[in-house]
Amino acid sequence: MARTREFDEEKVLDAAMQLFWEKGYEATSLSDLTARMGIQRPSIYSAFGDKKELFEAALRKYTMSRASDVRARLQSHSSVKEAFSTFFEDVISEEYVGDRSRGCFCINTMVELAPHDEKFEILTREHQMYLAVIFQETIERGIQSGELEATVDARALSQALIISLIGLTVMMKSRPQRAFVDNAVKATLALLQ
Amino acid sequence: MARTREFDEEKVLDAAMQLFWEKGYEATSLSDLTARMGIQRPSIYSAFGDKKELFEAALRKYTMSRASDVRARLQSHSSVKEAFSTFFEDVISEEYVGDRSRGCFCINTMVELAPHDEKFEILTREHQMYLAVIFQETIERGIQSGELEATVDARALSQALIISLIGLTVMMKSRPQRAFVDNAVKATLALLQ
DNA sequence: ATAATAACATACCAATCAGTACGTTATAAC
DNA sequence: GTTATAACGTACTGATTGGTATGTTATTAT
Repeated sequence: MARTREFDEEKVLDAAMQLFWEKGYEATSLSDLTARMGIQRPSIYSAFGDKKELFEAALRKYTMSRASDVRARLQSHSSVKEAFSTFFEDVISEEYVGDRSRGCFCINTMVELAPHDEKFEILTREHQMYLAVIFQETIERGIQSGELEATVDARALSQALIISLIGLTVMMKSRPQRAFVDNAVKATLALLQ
Repeated sequence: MARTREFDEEKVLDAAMQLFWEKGYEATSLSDLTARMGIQRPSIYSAFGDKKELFEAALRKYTMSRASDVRARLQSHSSVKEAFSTFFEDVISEEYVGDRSRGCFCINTMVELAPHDEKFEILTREHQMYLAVIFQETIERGIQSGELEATVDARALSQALIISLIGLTVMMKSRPQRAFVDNAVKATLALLQ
């Protein structure tokens, strides 16, 4: 017995996600948000709570979509070496298109908020753990198929690759020469031998 | 023929550095700065310029001190493998002391400002390049001494280790289980064989 | 049709932001 | 000692911050 919501919650949350992803938490104002989301200030508060709750909702939306994207990318190659190689190369080339890098929303949050807010410390850690599991399953698939030696430590290797992925993603923000990151990725993926 | 400055520029700049390092650029207010630096607002502006110029001065101070610290750490072991192993383990253990992680001021800046300000894109990139050179020289020392095989690509390897160092430093902000990062470092340093 | 209710837009709030005008004080050159 | 000058503390600026009070409008249940 009341008026119906005029905006699509998923759509405006997606707009908020894009903005927080680009600018971070502190640098994004409520005015920025209302402009980008296309709704008024009280609508944000009634639908999502305060700024930090909105940020959290945006981050959760991001990590879920990101995890399934990573899984899909790694499953799209029968060769595990090729899967990782393509995956890392895509991280590089995607940052060179356009004039500004967005990087990874979760990594940005790890740097900006995790050290000062336990909620985001946990949220970002769990996302990285989840990605590590996806990496590990992929490596184990390579062992099973015989592409990788049975002696490789799938867990430790997946953890090392997650660390490298984070480092690569952050490094891209300074727009290094392509040779630098190409070499680095090639050298790192030698761990798969 | 005028009054002498009452504060030590290096000392108050160091205080500003600590604060920006902890909280980042946006989250640090001028009031925070005057409180921590122990001087009044106009003194900051006359000595360092506006907030962004002060931040830049603080970052430059950090990167210089950091580079010589990294060099010293790597030179303090005759074994190159041991030098890198100790170096990476120290990054881990230093983040577990105290209840909050500071990480690396330059990496924080790469994430917060480099994508939106070319000056910091360049400044942070050049610092990473400089560290990569230090890594490379260390690896070459290991080749010369016979500790590392002459076939290793010192440049590519140093670049891979820089990426891992960045990733490790960022990952520590989410306070992962020690086994995760220990394993990851151990697996990565296998690249030195 | 009417009443109840929630989404809506406007306009506001106190607090804080980065930055500065200004009057006072201390020091160095003479 | 006098004067010129720069550092100092105080107090202010307009703009913007996150958040909300309030009156209006639309929709649903009755």
